[in-house]
Amino acid sequence: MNFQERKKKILTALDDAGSLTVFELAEILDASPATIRRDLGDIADEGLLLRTHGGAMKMENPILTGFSEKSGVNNYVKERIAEKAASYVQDGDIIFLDCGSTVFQMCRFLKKKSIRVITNSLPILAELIDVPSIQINLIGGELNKARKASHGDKAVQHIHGYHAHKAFIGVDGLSAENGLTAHSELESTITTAFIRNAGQVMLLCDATKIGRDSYVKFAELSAIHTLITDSHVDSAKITALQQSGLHLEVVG
Amino acid sequence: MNFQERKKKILTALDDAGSLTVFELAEILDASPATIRRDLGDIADEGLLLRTHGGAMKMENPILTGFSEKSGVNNYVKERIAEKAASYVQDGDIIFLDCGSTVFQMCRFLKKKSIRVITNSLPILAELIDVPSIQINLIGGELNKARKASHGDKAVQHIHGYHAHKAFIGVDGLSAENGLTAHSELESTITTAFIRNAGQVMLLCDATKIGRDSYVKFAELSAIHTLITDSHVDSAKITALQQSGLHLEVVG
DNA sequence: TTACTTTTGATCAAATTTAATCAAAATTGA
DNA sequence: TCAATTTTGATTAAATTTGATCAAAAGTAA
Repeated sequence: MNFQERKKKILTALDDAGSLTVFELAEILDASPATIRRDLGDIADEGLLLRTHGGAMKMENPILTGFSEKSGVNNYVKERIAEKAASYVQDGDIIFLDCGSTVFQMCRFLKKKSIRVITNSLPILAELIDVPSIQINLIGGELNKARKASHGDKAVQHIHGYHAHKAFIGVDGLSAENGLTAHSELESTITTAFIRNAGQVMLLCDATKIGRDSYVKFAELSAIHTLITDSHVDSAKITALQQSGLHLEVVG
Repeated sequence: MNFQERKKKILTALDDAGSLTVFELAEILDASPATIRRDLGDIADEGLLLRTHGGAMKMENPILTGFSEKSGVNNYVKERIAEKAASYVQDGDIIFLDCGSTVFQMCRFLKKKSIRVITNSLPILAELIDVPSIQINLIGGELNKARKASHGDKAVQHIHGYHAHKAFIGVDGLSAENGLTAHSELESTITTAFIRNAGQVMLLCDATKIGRDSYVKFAELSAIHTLITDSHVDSAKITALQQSGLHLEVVG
């Protein structure tokens, strides 16, 4: 096994366990402690983990990681939500795809469809560019390097130039009282534009975000046609949401 | 079996297995390890896989991490042209970057500058996205998967929304008689838009394209301020170009 | 603090992998 | 067809990686 493979396994193992000792890693990777130490030193230099005495801890906010490899706690749930969302997509559809991590998970389930995708997400772009049956319309604008997506006025204008059958969006918070909320203005303007120009709006949202409010309030619950979430939601919250006439789809 | 076939099989095999050793690949392709190593080196240069000691791993996000740039005959020349072109860029500049391979080579020489880049080229985007001192404005539009760039009406409209200090463009053909020519309408409309909205237009063009005419005639020579080319051009052609008042910069 | 244990980083030899070279084979173009 | 070019595979020397050893550094407990 070479360094690249070990690096990948070390990061995955750390992501699951939080922290591991050199000897635990040596066992997992079937390598000597000397090798593990060398590896941990190199990976720590890249800023992808925290070196501790005797081992390593995972970095909570790695500077630069795409969505693609994140294998965290909510991943299984996000996948199921994404799979359900993708089942709403039919051949011939024109769809908007937002730049959140749950929406990104839809990619694997979209690869066999013949559709046109309009997106501002670079990871989605990267994931779908090699699929012959999918045409991509890239939303231009200022590049947000952290989110790996474009945003700003030009991006909003671009979206207003199109109409899609369906929009698949994410939010940072959702509640019966405050509707849809986002961390930042820039995100919310993009999402608002998607909502305005789509025939049907599907919101992908794991349970942790339901009942939580974020900073910018940008749309009413009524803007959403279908909310796809997981079964970890309080029944009280579900009732509250359903009373506002929302179509709910619960997976997992 | 030739290189192209092997390349395809290597990438497919890697995509399935994640990572493979040189010897495993040699067995799969029925070729010698020496050949496999040469192939892996070439493919890794294109940015389509990750070379490891003893083998190779698949690249997770080919577009966002690397780039398949024709690493061919003219590469040294293209680099020198690109380096000269980059020397025209100053801190604070806003520049348009076209999607040709010579323009792409400018990236390495731009990384230390503080500038704003407006481009429709995904490889350029990928190359510059991690440079903190460079802000990127991505030109949206229909994605041309082969050229890895956006184009079309929306892209042209986007460009018209900006003015840049300098535009760095490529062409398929250039002659005193026919001016600038391109292979396709789609490319030419983008380049035309760059020319219209830039204070200064720099054309990067190796000797092989000078005196050659392509299909679409889209701009006069007078649209160009500086032509950067290499020393393999006929002196006759040089004279013809200079007589039309073009500022010539010859490298190599 | 001191004594004790653990972890680390450096060094080194063994094993593996690579790049360079060159002749044979295949391909190309006239 | 033949000659020229390119590609391939074998052979090497050079470079890289690995695991073991051991002194120094860091942590722990009294």
